[in-house]
Amino acid sequence: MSSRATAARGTYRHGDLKRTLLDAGVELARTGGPDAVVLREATRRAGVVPNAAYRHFASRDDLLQAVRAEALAALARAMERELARLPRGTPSMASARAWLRAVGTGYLRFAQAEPGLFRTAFSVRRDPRRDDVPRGVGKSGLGPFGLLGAALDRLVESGALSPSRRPGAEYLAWSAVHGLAMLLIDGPLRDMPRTRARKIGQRVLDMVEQGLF
Amino acid sequence: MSSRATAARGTYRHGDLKRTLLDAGVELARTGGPDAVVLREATRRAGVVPNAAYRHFASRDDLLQAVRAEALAALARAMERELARLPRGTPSMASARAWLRAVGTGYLRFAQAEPGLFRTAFSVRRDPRRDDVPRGVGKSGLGPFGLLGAALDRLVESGALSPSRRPGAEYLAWSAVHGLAMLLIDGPLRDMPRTRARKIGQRVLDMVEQGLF
DNA sequence: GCGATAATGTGTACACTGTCCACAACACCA
DNA sequence: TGGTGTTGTGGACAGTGTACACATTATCGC
Repeated sequence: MSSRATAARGTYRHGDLKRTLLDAGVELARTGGPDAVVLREATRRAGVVPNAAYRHFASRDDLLQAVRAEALAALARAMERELARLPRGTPSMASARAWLRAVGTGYLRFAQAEPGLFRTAFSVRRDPRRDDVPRGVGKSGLGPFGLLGAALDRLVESGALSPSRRPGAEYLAWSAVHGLAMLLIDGPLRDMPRTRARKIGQRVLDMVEQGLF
Repeated sequence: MSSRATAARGTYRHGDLKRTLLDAGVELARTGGPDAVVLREATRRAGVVPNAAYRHFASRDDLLQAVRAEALAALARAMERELARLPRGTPSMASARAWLRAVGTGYLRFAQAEPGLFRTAFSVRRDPRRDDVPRGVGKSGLGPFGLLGAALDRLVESGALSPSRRPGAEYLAWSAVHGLAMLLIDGPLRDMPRTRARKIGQRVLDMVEQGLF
């Protein structure tokens, strides 16, 4: 006897259920944020019974963390995409500054283009123990935070930033950009016109540059 | 016949159920963040049946928004407390700068002292329609954002900030401080030693000062 | 080739949540 | 004093995460 779910699949084995569940989870997160990634709905979309998920994820929270890693990776790729648009010139001070700006711009663009994924990427797990940070990286092998660090290193190498100011600089830059992203997504700046948001984004990046040196 | 809940209360009427539910909700938010404020648990603590909540709040989300307003008010009071520690001197440029720093410091202190309430204060409602911002204000009648605006106005009045740079300045300052708060609460800077966190906080405030002018 | 074994999906069940509906107990006012 | 509106109760339902036993299948030693 075959239920509708199994009939829709045909075979007993799914083939690649883990990947399918993850994709479904990502889709849920994209449209509804972290709270929307619900285990039963993911299995429904995979055409499988709820408990099947437990063969691949220890819990709903485990699934969410996997989705979160995926979201972080998507963010990293968005930042890399912005970096790829840069002219591949010599590592001058100006180009190092442009790197930093591109990193920030990619971050902000992603936050606005994919608010659900962005919020998921930085959602804190309900279960407070085991705070293993999900590692989501882009093509460069670096995560969002790593890309920022690399940009800052470049600034130092190019001579645009004093080495003495380097330690902890990522916290300053990240704070500013992340805070703005929050404002834009569900703070007072939500549904602000795109062009105006872009203006303020540039101003925040100005502030970071000014304040870093 | 009286159930255990009603027996614990004695009277049929509760007296001030709305307030009690709100307080219970705040307590839940304090220890577990926005996801922890669950309607049934609040009614349980109030010694009342779950449905009784619906006489005072339209839905769980409605209760959460009320708690959120309370959290915003607590944040505003924390900022005001920091302001109260300032010497009540003449409105000089230096004192105006100190105001801004105090606003930021109060913000960061609250985030670290009450992470659950802080996260609740800025939780986005699951139901995306009706984004009426809950108004939580302190003794001054201003909310957190209003207090920041007032500090910036003071900077302009004292001559420390050019009026041309005033518009939108709250977004810059708020972004930086809020982003850092997030880092400290559940980002990579979580469980960083208090003194070191304080150091970085001051550096972020430095960045804001530098970057604003 | 074949049978044991481990991996993967199913079925049933339970506790818990938010919320709807009808009803009960009370306060208050004509 | 009695009617009316407010507030709390009881029971029910759908939806969620997850534990347990069971069914089906791939894989590997023989």
